[in-house]
Amino acid sequence: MGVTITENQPVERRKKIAKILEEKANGLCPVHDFLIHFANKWSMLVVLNLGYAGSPRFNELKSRVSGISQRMLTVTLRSLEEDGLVTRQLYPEIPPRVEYQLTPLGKSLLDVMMGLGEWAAKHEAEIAKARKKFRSRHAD
Amino acid sequence: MGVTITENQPVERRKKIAKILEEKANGLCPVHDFLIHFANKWSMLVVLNLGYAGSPRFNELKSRVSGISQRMLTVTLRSLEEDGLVTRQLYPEIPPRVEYQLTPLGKSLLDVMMGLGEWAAKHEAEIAKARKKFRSRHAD
DNA sequence: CGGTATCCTTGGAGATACTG
DNA sequence: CAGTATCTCCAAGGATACCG
Repeated sequence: MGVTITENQPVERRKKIAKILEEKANGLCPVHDFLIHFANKWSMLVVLNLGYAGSPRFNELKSRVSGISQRMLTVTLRSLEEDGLVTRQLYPEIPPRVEYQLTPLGKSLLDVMMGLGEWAAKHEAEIAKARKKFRSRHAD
Repeated sequence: MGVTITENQPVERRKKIAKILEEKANGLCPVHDFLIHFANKWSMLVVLNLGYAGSPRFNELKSRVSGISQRMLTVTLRSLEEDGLVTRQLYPEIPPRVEYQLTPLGKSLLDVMMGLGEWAAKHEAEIAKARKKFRSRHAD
């Protein structure tokens, strides 16, 4: 009882981080492997918009994800599909209809993405302020 | 009372996502703005390792972040410093000693990063399996 | 030790045109 | 409608050499 819970928190945290950063057989840690496929401009935005829209069609999604090109939406969706995060449902009508949807795995990712998104929304102004300050201090 | 809590969850979720994806004055939503500075190969790994190591020196950090080059560690640290997530403490000794540390803002980001990291660690195998399956189905 | 300064390569991503 | 197919470009990032 000589150690309080608050003093234990950093220890627990370090253990968790250690597990996340532990190298696997391929020489990469889980995060690194994740980033290789996910550190890009559009994946997170597409996941969030799929979470919002439910089962949107291709062009529905395209108009929702502001600024994305047709090509990059295709590429991003294929990548998400490959990772098992998204399903692609084709209805062979004329003209064809295609609906995209998050898998259960994709929805679980959506939850942590929302955590990141909420952090970004909450601290946006603070970061902008820090940047401005940094630049004024390093301006020559 | 006609609507259960579980039926309300998607509604609440949509509200949250809507807020995250809401466009600001600069024409970007918080997530998009965040990604512009953060969707890269190293930032997340550096934040996690700073969370693990506490106040590491430059080369300490370099040896911890497996695979990073000296240049990219410098670039990444400067970017994190600019965003107010990391402090750089120089001790003017000979040879010089420099310690990096997460700011309170950086620590709050660490928490959500850990959420993402734990997700990645937990579902790594499932994703690898999905990829393999996808490739075998699309092999011609 | 903790960086800069260059040079160079690669692939992420945009623009445009075409198609089942 | 929902994509391919190309072409192109630029910047992220790696390699190497030098420096206070």
